[in-house]
Parts: sequence; C-alpha cells; structure tokens
Amino acid sequence: MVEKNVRVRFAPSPTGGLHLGGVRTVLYNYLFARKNGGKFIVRIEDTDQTRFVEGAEKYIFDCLQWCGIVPDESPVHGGNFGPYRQSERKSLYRKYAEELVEKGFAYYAFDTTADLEKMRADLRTAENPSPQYDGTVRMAMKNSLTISPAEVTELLNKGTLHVIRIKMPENETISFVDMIHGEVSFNSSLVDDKVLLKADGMPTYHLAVVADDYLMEITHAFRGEEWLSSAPVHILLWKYLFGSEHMPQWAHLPLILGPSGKLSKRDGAKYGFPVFAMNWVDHKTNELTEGFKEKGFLSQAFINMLAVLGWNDGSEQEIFSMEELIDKFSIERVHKGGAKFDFEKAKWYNQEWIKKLPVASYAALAKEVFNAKSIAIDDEIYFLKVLELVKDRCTLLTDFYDQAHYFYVPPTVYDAASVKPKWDEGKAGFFREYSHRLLETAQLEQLPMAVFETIFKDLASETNIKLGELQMIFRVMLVGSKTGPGVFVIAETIGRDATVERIENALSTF
RNA sequence: GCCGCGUUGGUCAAGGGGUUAAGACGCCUCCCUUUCACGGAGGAAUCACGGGUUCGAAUCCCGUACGUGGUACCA
Repeated sequence: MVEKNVRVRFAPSPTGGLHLGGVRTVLYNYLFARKNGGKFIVRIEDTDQTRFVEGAEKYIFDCLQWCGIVPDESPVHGGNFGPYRQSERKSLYRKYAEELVEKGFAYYAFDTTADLEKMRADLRTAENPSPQYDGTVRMAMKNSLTISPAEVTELLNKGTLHVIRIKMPENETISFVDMIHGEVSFNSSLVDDKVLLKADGMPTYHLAVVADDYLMEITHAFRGEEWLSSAPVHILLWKYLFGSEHMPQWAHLPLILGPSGKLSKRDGAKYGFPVFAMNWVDHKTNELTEGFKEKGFLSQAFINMLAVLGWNDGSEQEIFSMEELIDKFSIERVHKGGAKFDFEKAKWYNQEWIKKLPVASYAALAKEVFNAKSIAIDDEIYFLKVLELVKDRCTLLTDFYDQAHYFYVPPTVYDAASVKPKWDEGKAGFFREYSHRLLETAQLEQLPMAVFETIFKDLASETNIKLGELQMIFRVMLVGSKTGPGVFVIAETIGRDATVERIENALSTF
C-alpha cells in the first residue's frame, strides 16, 4: 500500500540531545517515508529562543548522519518549504492565533504569572493537586471573555503582555484514529485552555506543529507517546484552522523504559550504559554523557537494536540492515506497550554486526581505538589480519584493543597462576630448544603457521612432554594470558623473530 | 486526585477463541577447543488478578491491580 506524496516529519527540540527514544522516533519516521517513496523532513523545534543552544542543532544532524539517516528537507539540507527552524518562522504564527480569536475558538488572556499562581493556590486541594486553566475557571480570570471588548482593545493598544489561549469546548468527545493505538478519545471538558501564543510572541508547540505541518504539507506525524495527552488540542486546531481532512495521520510511539521505570536522559550515567546516540554535553552543567558511538557501537547495530525495540516483522529475523528495515517496516506492527531497554541485548546486536560486516568496513574505527591507547597502526594489511583473527570475541569496538593489543605490544605481565604449577626444567629446556629450532629453519621471516606447529609437535613427542600443557605455556608467553585465537596463528602473525623474542623474555621471567 | 495509554518468562517478543504458548538476549548443563571466544546440543523460566461470554479464553467483554505519560507562557 504505497501512498502518494507522503511527507513525514521529525521535529526535535535541539536542546535535549538525541536519546534512545528520539533516535527510534526519527528512525520510524524515516523508514516509513522511504518505504512509501515519500519525503523525510526534519524541522527544528527551537520554539523558545532562550533555550536555543549553539551547536545543539548540529549535534542532531551529526547523530542522524552517523545513523545513516538522510533527510530530504531540513535547515541544513534545504527544501521548498522552509525555513525549517521554528525561530525563523516566528512571524507566521500570530495570524493563525488571531484567526482563532476572531472565530471564537480562542481568546486573549491578560493574567500575570502571579494571577495564575494565585488561581492554582486557591483551587489546589488534595483531590485536585494541579488545577487547570479550563472551562471551570476561565470566567473568573482576566481575559477577553470576561472583560469588555473596549477594555480588551485598550489593553492591546497599550501593549499589555498577553497570551492567546484555546477555548476548549464543553463536553465534546474528541477522537481520532492513531495508526498504532486505533481510536483514541477524550472529553473536551477535561482538557485545559492551552496557551497557543506566548507573551513573547512565540508559538507554543501546539500551535507550531499544527501550522507547520499544514504549511509543510505533512501527511504523517509520528511522535512519542508523551504527546498523546495533548493530541486533542492538535485535533481541534486542525479542525478550526485548516479542516480535519488535511490533518496528518498520527502515530504515537511507545516509550522506551529504563531498568527501573522511565528512561531518564539526565542521569544516563547511573545505568552503566549510554542513553544518547553520541557523546552529549549538557549546556548547563557542562557534563559529558557518553554516547553509543563512543561506547564502541556500530551504527548498523544501534539502528538494528532500536528498530526491533517495539517492532518486529512477525518472522524470526533479528538482524536487519537499513535496507531490509525500509523494505519490511510497517507502522501497524509497532507495539502499543513501552519496552524496557536491555543493554545486554544491545551488545549482542553489536557483536552480531561485528561478525557480519567485513573487518575493512570498521577498520578505521578500530584504528581509533588503538590510537587512543597510543598504538600506531601503519601496516593496514597486518591490521586487517589481526582484526579478522579476533573479531569473534569482540562485542564492542573498544574490545578490539583488549583482544588484540598483544599483536602489537609484547606482554609485560604473565598469567603466573596458570604457568607456575606446570613449569619445570624440562619445559624450560623445551622452549629453549624450540626457539633454537625456529631460528634454524631455512625459511626467512615469514614462517607459515604449519612450520611453527610441526616443529612444536615434533619436539613435544621427542621430549615426551604433554602437548596441551606446552601449548598453554606457549600461549602465555606470547599473549600474557590464556586467551585469543590459536597459538600457532598468533606466532605466524607476529612472526618468527617476535616469537623467539617473547619466548626468551618469558624464559627469563618464569 | 483527574485524564490518556499500556500489561505474554528476568528482558525483547510471536501468537488475537481449540497450539506441547514460537524465537532471541541473559542464566545453567553438556559437546567442540587441552586457552578465551565462536559454533553445536539441551535445560530452568511466561499469558498481572478477579469475574463474565463460550462446549472451549493468553486471545472477546467488564472490573481491579500495577506500570507509564499528561495535567506549564517545556518540548
């Protein structure tokens, strides 16, 4: 079912970073747009100038780029429906708010912050802990519904600070069909008179989404479930301003939860796993929170893991590339319930992608890991061989250092606990003779693995020492610990000279 | 408090009137490997609760509980 002229938008606020839920929202928007041959639009919701932070918008686009999500229209990609930043469209909104006032669907409110606080304080009870500015109180407030038109005009002319609020109708059922939840309905009496235009002339999200979605000809709007409660306001605004028939189709995506309830992006550190796509620096506290990218995740794994957190295609498939996701995604199969994020499973996806992808595709990233540990990588061929050898035992990109550093740096500490009980003069003699024979081989530097192995095994049977114990010791000599791929492959890789050198080092240490 | 949304193993989940209730992560056992992994074979573990409807309910209906979101001149 391919719809024509599909236009899907993602509207992030640039100040909060891009966390798990945010990335999944973009992803689903993007998949839906691509799947239906439509346009994917990114519009920046920098509604409140004072909260706009330099660099925060760039952060969002950096994350999208890392994830492999390319917008068709955005403040940086251009497009015919710009500007794509809310702060640059400020002048557009007022007329819609005024239009609503004229039609009787909204009104001017002159209440000061103190007035509002007083109203809330007066009305607050145990049963009603947060009184709303709604149908039951608006006639007791200072607004164009309660004062004379002349007085309103006068206040306006004097430039009195005011907002424009929607006038929620009394006892109407507002319902709409959500692409995930099905029909959802609200009683209008229970919804408050939301501010549409703030005293500083900026629209609130409510007015801005509706106006922008209309102006940008958006056909589908997917957002987090935290917006479901304000959907009735948006539904009404569409009806009053542009006609319900032009309203985009909504889908409210389930929330991503943390190990114990909601996933808060503020203290991501407390979970022991990242919550942001990339490193995020809070502009207020200057605190850095590690991102999935920096933690050692491949973007393919990150996207894969997020896509299937709350969605699956009904088959047993777990690993999906972006192309497969675009092919198989359907918004109807997105879950209704929130999903708890499981870092263990996320790591498993990364491990699968490390195994699946050719090492060359992430060699540059792995190289950074080694560089960070002051190991220079100059022989590309050798590096690829090393990566290939250890990729099966890495779950994060950062594991490559732990799993492969000994291919570059000889061990300095040995697993003495394993070697000591097995170590005796006979074995010392074995290794002296082994390195002697290695050096005597006719071949030059590039000794093949089979040669290391044959000499080793022949000598073992000559000396009548248990092969297994010898291999374990040999491994500790080369690696320092009892880990890694086959000993003889390691010997072959680091080469004859390095092997002999490490044997001698160990011989003098044990 | 009120309103909205939700609820299948510890986690992600398939299944939407009749199934031995898939699969994956994690955990455990064994095999492979005289290393660590990878791989392979097994195992423990689930329909939130209570009422209906029905010959029959994880599936449909109603309650309750629990979770979660909203209840701002934040998004």
